[in-house]
Amino acid sequence: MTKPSRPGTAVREKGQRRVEEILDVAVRVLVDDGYGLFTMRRIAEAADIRLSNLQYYFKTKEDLLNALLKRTVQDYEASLEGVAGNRSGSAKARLLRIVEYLLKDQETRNSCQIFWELWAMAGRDPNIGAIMNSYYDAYLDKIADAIRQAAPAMPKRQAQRNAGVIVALIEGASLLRGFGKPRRASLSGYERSILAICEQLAIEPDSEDS
Amino acid sequence: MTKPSRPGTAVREKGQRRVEEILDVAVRVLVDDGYGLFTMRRIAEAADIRLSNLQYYFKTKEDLLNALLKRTVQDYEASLEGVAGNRSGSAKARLLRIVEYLLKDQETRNSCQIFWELWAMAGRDPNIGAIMNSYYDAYLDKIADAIRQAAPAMPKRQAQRNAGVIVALIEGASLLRGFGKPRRASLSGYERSILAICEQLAIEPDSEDS
DNA sequence: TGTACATCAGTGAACGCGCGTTCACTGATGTAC
DNA sequence: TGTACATCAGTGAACGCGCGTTCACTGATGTAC
Repeated sequence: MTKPSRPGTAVREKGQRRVEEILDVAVRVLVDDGYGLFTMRRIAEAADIRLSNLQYYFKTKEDLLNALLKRTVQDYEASLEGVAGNRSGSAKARLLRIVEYLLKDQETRNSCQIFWELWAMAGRDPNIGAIMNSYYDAYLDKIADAIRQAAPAMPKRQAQRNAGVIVALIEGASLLRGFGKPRRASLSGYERSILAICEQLAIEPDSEDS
Repeated sequence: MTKPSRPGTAVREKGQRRVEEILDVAVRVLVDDGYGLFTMRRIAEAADIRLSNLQYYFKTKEDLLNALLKRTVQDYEASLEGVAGNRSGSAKARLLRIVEYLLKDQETRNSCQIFWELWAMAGRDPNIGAIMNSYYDAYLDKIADAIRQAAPAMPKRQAQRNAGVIVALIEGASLLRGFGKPRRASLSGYERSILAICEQLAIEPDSEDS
């Protein structure tokens, strides 16, 4: 009767590997086929296990989706931390390295599709919305930190606001230059513009402020 | 045998009104329930007509969705044109008015949900992707125009790139401050920061350029 | 080292349901004579 | 002004299908004695 209490929890090593395997496959299904085709049967087939076995690990579709999301967001937070944590170079160079990393990442199919799906889901499902909000909180914090390291004299509030600008700029840029978008001639040199703005947002306080 | 050839085309006035009514309802379903619950039956019920009558106007679900998208995007282009076309005030004030309008608009449930859905769909469906791309082309053009009016000395290329920055910034901002998002204390005064960046992107060429 | 037993991992069949689509049909409305 | 007829607008029933979920079941594996 003590079935896996938390979704996706397996006790033995084999089960744990299976859970990871299922989540890998489920992400691929979500990215390749979209949420409309994100079905238990399709995922089971892609993972080459029987539907009932999939449901042994994830009792409901919702359990699976939540586990997938949590893991995905954690992965992104971790890899962002990995880049932000690299202390080599000047503080300014470090910030630009983070932005470059994020811009590079949004050229991959995986990242774009996953986030576009997540944004849509977050707008409709409060659970997913909460996960995404906490992800963006962490994301904003890391950028604000990087800004304050580059510009120690900047008031915290302004660094936070500037981080908001950078995050919005990067995320929004995925809609114009993300995976699968046309290479717009009008935007040639766009990445350099973005980096210039980011750099500028990480230097000394301007006149205004509270 | 000459059934409505283009989807959503009705010949008589009653039919035309019906088509608009259906599209209104369909948008509401998409916004309220998401694409997962965007079904012919649900839309027919919400429109208080029979499923078969809905299918008289839109033979397939895809026809309905495409018609809905096209109309929605046209509406947004038109209302943007409406704001951008208002020639009162200085060129700089005009640009800021557009940005303020867009920021205000993204506080509404309708706009956010629709665009978040569209972004996800555009990533997966080339048809929808093409519609969205042409929408953003028009959007970018209008912003670039507004920038050049405010800063006539700015090279066209730079104005276009700056427009890209403004559009990305605004669209991305919906993820941090759009409808349903938490009011982040760390982002208080965020809108003013955004406007300041936009204003700055519409003044004279900086050192760099091609 | 062997054995009994609980739990884990995995299976197969069936359920009721909502889906998009097809089709034959009816009544309302405009138009040609 | 009346009438015949084509087309428009709208209906109801049925189809096959894939869906999430339930359930009784089997074999593999670890553990206690």
